[in-house]
Amino acid sequence: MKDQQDDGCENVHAAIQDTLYVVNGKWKLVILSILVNGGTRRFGELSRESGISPRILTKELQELEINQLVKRQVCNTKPVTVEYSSTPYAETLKEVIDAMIRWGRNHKRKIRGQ
Amino acid sequence: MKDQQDDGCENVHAAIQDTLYVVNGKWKLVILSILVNGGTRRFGELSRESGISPRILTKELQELEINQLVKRQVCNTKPVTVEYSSTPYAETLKEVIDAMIRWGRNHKRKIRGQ
DNA sequence: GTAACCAGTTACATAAATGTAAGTAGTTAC
DNA sequence: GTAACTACTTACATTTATGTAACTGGTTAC
Repeated sequence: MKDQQDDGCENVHAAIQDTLYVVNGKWKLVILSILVNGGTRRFGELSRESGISPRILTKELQELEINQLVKRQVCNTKPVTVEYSSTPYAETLKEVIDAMIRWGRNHKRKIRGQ
Repeated sequence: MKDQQDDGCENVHAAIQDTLYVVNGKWKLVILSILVNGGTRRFGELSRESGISPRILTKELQELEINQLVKRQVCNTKPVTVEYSSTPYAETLKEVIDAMIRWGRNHKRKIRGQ
């Protein structure tokens, strides 16, 4: 009777900040949207597709891996390639990702219309 | 036939980044969740409730106001008070906010269980 | 052995976000 | 006139995020 319906305050703040802590910054949700909605990518593909420089991309992917949202797999190809894919847990973020995609599209439409 | 279903790439990135541009940072979604789910607050109330210092809170509220997500109203009380409330447009962010609240709660449960 | 491709890494620089502490200005109560 | 309350504002310091450019180490093709 305090954890379940204390929506007046702290519970909500903490929940939002817990989420932000995991998907903070300019890039994490972009990366996740590619992997969740588009499937597996290699390092170079992700970098070119998203426009994220290697340095940042490495860091972001590591952080996502730590939080079990991304899986890294080294492939035994001639020049070694590395495949990144979203985990089942990352799929639980789809709701957030898709809501943001919808809102962003609608917002751009709104701005243009003004 | 390019704007409607080009979900493979850029459209999605842009949409997410457009949203992030408006609700970036540690605090904007926290503030919005208070106002959207909890109703009107005064400046001091918001500061105490959220733990945001006056300097930051002023800046965040101004940015939210510029994006028409928050309405500022000066009240003719003895010590002048200022009321902040969410706009109808902010309500369209409820989907995003609530998805993040749900995910954050679930995530904390998951982390504790490990 | 030289060039090219992969997946990073390193060093460096800058920009943006956030925080702390103290001060301002107007009003009211004592 | 002093203290207290409101809503900020200012100056300053620090932390965090992001970017750029060049370099490493391994493999393959010529």
